[in-house]
Amino acid sequence: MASLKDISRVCGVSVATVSKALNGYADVGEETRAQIKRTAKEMGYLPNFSARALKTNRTHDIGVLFVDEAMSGLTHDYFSSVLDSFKRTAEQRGYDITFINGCKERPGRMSYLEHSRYRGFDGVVLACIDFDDPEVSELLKSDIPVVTVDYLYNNRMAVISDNVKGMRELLLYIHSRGHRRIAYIHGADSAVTRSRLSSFYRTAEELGLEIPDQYILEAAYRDTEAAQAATGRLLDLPVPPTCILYPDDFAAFGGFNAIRERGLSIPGDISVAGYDGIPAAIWLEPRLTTVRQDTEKIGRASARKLIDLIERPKTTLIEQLVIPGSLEMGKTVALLETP
Amino acid sequence: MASLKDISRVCGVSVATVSKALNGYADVGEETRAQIKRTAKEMGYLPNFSARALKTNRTHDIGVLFVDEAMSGLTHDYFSSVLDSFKRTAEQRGYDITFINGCKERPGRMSYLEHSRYRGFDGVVLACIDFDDPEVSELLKSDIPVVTVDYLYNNRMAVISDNVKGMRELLLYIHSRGHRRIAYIHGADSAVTRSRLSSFYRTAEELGLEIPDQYILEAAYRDTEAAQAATGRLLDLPVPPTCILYPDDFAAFGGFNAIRERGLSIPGDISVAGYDGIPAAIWLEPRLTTVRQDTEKIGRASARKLIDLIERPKTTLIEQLVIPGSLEMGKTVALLETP
DNA sequence: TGAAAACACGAAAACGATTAAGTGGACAAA
DNA sequence: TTTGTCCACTTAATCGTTTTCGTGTTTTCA
Repeated sequence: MASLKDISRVCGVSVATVSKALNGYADVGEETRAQIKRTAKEMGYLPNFSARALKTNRTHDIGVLFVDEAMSGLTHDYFSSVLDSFKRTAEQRGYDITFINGCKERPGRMSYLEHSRYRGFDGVVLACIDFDDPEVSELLKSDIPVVTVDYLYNNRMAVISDNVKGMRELLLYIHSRGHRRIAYIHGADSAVTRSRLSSFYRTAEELGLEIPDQYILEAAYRDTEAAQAATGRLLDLPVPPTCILYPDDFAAFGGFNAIRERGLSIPGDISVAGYDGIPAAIWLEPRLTTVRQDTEKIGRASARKLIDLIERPKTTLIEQLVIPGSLEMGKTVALLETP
Repeated sequence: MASLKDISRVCGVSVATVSKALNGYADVGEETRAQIKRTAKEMGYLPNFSARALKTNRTHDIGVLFVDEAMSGLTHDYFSSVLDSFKRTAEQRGYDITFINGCKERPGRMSYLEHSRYRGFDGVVLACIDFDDPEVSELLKSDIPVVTVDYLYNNRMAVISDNVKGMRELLLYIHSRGHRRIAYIHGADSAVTRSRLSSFYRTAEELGLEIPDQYILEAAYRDTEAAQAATGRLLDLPVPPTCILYPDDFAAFGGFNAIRERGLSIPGDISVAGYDGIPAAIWLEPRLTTVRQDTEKIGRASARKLIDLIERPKTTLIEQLVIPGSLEMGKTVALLETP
């Protein structure tokens, strides 16, 4: 690989001049610069990332940690969709994206923070279920620019899907369709779960809805089996709900199974709603009522904010961006006669 | 950040000794090594990736280019699933993963090869629809270790989903269920499409099946609308097929729509088959018959082979690994009375 | 006892870039 | 003529490692 030195030799100037010519510094003569640029091209010169990073302490590389319960954020529709959008904007602004090593089994591995320091990431973006992981907190407390997705931390930039509004609108809609006995199978404990759950309770209270404890169950996200089992328990109740909310669209499918297994129809006998609005949700028959999260915007906003934070730390406002989703009225919530 | 120099100062030895002590070289005294390791830990020492890479010309970083038609491999179930498995194995073996910048609009951007050289990737993995892209060929022709997914190039390592066997088994199955008029809506032209298509034709010939030209249509991958339209055209034929194959599970859903729009039933009136076996395929009612590709194995094999290639270039066999999928017999292919 | 071998460590040169500070010449203003 | 200001470069230090080649000390063994 041709280096600055090679070019300097050929052009008969010093390395410094070559570097400056290529980087657009002012104190280089016009014809010298032209010649240098020409020979650089001819020799197929490419700067050396490591040398540059070593000297400047900047990598233009962003570390991403997208981890779900199964330690694989990539097959997770919501995460991968956010990541895709994040990647797109970051690349547009000249940043590369490297995964923070998520493999916890490796002997002698580095912690998330160590890895980030080692690689010299200019900033990191975090999206994971388990923000209680001590390694994650360590990273959050560090001096590396961070933006979190769907989690709020002390003095950190956060981009958050509006679960409060989403859940509220969903519940208002269901209530407006005449439902009064509404059950909620929520996901495993996490910031997202907590905000949806509290919004659920608050909205219910506001509406004067009575939510018996048996109507609130837990089933892991994206676990159709667990959702199916939980649904079974709800249906076996002396007074079963008329509508059931699920942790996500995937889990809702488990509900479909349980309901149909009992010979009941959707939404004729039981109404159903999901959360996420993943593309495949259109496959369900009848079309699933759900809340679509704006992954495109969430990813874009995270990238923008993180890069702003990296490039203009002083003037960038640390804030919480709350990105609204949208209610997708499918066909799974029946219109009930008011009782 | 503490550096080797800092440690050397504290321990009263030279940087060279510190480096060697930390890297397990033999010519360091026992107690010296112990002391060095201890103070390194105390000072929170972390090696500097860039310095190391600069000196050794090794990054332990793998570049990935996963690009589909829409330039976003991440939201693509098949790709993201392969990538997830790839990432997992690579991380286990101590490699990081960085995306090769796919944004083609940026002024002054680097080509895939340039970017890979710039970043000093130890190897790259390529999975994309458009292997005809000159930038991709440039990368393929370079001296960087490469493994391609679902594409065969001259003297390069390739890991390939067995589309020939997959399509063959699918067609044999459909034929065994009594179908004789079988249509195939295939995806846009690519290596994958070509191998499925040729396997389709060969198997049909072997079975003595007559495939009229009107039975072969094209619709982009994962494009439900296009598939729906194509299906419409097939159904409007004077002698419509009894079974339709789709580019993938997503497209198959477009088929569902078109068929039901006409008041026909699946598989009562028309049989349907997809390809991929994505998780959400279980949502379709009736359960989709499809070919599940073994993304887990494809990702794992690619990573292993690439790393072998990086670490032992001489002894690693360049080969084509063909990973079989499995036929998922759903309920969408009817058993016909033999005519 | 003396030579050879083993051991523990250090000096120094890279790797390829960036950048502050310095240098010498041309030219203009005083 | 002197002084000063640009201009277009160069010098040289530096980032943090790795690694080759010494070098001085100790041990081994004939």
